[in-house]
Amino acid sequence: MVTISDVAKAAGVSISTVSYALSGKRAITASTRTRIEAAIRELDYEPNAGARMLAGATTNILALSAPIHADGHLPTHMRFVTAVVDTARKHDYDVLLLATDDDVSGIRRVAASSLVDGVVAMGVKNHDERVDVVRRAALPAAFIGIPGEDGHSGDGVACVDLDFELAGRLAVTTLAEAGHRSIGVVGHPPTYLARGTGFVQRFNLGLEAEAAARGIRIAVVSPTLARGAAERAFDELLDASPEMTAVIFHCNEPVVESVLRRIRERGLDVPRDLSLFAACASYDTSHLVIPLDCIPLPLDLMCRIAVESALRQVRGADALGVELITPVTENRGSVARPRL
Amino acid sequence: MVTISDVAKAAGVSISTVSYALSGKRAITASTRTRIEAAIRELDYEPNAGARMLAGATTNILALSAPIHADGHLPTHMRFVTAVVDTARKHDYDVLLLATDDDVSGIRRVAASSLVDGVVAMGVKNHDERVDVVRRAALPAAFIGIPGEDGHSGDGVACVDLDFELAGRLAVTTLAEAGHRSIGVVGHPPTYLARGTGFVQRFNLGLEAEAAARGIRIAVVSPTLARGAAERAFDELLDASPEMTAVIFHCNEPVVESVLRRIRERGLDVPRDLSLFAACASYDTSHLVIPLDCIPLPLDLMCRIAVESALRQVRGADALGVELITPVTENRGSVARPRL
DNA sequence: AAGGACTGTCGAAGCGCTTCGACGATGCGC
DNA sequence: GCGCATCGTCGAAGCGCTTCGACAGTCCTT
Repeated sequence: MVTISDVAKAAGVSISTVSYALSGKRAITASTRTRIEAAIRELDYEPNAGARMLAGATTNILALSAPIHADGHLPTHMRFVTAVVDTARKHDYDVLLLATDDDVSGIRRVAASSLVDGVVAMGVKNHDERVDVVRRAALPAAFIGIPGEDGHSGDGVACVDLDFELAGRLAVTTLAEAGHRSIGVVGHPPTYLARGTGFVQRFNLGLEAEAAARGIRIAVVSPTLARGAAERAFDELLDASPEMTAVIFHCNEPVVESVLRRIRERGLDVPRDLSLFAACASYDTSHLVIPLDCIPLPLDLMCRIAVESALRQVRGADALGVELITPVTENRGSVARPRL
Repeated sequence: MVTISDVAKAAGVSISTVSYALSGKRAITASTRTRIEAAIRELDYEPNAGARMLAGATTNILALSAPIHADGHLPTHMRFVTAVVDTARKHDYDVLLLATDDDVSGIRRVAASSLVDGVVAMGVKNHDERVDVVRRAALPAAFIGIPGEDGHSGDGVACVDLDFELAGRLAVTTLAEAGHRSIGVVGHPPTYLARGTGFVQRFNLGLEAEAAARGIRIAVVSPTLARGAAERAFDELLDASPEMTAVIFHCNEPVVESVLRRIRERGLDVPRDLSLFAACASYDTSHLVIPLDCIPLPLDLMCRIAVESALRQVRGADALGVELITPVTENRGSVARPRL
């Protein structure tokens, strides 16, 4: 193992000079710096992580708390994980993945042992135990999603999320302005709500508020993930409201795909017979059998903001508070004026 | 922060006694041990990770090199990651996720800085740069997949994989013994092979050898992931060989699903008109539209073996060599004797 | 009863780094 | 040309832990 003193010897300086050259915390003469850098390259020196953690204040590791749920959508989950890792690496941070069932004890453990500088938490629930843990440990933390019963205070921790309430309004507005007066909604499985994922509530809130304000009829179904459940729910939706001219999807890709197939089977033409809109889509809607107008879930942006918020806290800023991302729509031709 | 000396003070012993009580490397009187354990619980002590790394030899962290490919199957990828994390946790190890493009430099970095004790590598290619890196760094490592051009030597590193060659034989054997004489194969996209993923080659090798030995006709298609490509490839397969009575899937779930739908559209009855067999399935074949007989990919077992091999190497064993898992078949009723 | 082999505990060294205070060298104003 | 900042570098302390050697005390063995 090559250590800082090897570098110091090779460059003919003391180890503290090497350390300062590395950290930039004190001025170093250009010529000295050059010699040190040459020695580092020559010897292929990499600072020892343990020593750095022990002596310095930081570990350059971020924990990612990513609990897996039975009803979760694995590809989306993986995209979040990858985006967090990518952003962290850009800031010279590594990511320790906490993905076993017992997430709370994992955070407690890595925090107590000073293994990580901070934590990014995915899969946030209304009543999220992790909030207490990070607050008690005074651990820099950023939540992807908004904890807290009220859905907007953030429970005193830093969090970032798409503005789902606004997204709900925007989805309705988009269809309303195209002339639709009766809209169906295919939502997430009921287990999501039961688990306390706030974004479903917030989306529904915005949806209903906007619909009420505009006097638009809304009917929501929340199919389970069982085979055929989505198609049946969709049939129900349409058959119960023959005047329905548009459907909003607020669900995962597999559900959307099976409903799209059902739409084809029923011989419906999109958008002439039925307008479709994918709200908060974590997937690419342009590759679907029927490309869909959508509000994309800005997954990369969310992860970037979360990681950077956590790192700002590591640097001492109290970057708390809720950051809401304004939803935008993308056009793929699946929304049009209803016939007649 | 509560340190080992706080615990020592509280228990009325020296810090080395606490350390030995914790590690079990020297005998400690029962009464002393009890007092120390009480103090630890009382103070909620957790050893400092940095200090432990620096003083001890190990970090209790494993790197997981999990490069993401554009054509990869995200859910499968995520299942591997989760399985590795779970197994590692069972051995009191944490997992550092290396998932950015430049995987080789990541391994080099964490190894050089002694951040991790070892590495588990997924997404192994025939000519895998990571082999050189871990060998040069003498880093304990386990590959999930078999590196090396020849497909079975393992290139001098520890690796574990399903015995894909045997799986290929087994798939053919299963269908041959049911009386099929002409079999189609829907394989992975051509980009897999181009990338140098050995398991595709090994599977095909076994497949062809067994077919040749039994005088069975084999036709392979490798559809791209483009929409409709799988269905078209399947049509081609069947139309080019009207005598074909069985199809083997060696591909990801979405491909299987679209072919299964095509099968329904064509009005084929499984298994009366066509027998189906899913080889090395990383997904649950019992939940498909048509449940499929299969050889499951023993993903959890593979990850367990890999993690444990890496940890055995950490403990000093030279647990190198190739571990092949014998494939087994599962029956779901999608294979039967061909008509006539 | 004396010697030897264990047992259980302790003190101290040292892991590789960061950072503080010290200090010679240099440049400035007067 | 003197004192005074400023600059660049150094030595040493200390981060919290593991582990080695030392050493009382205990228990056999002879």
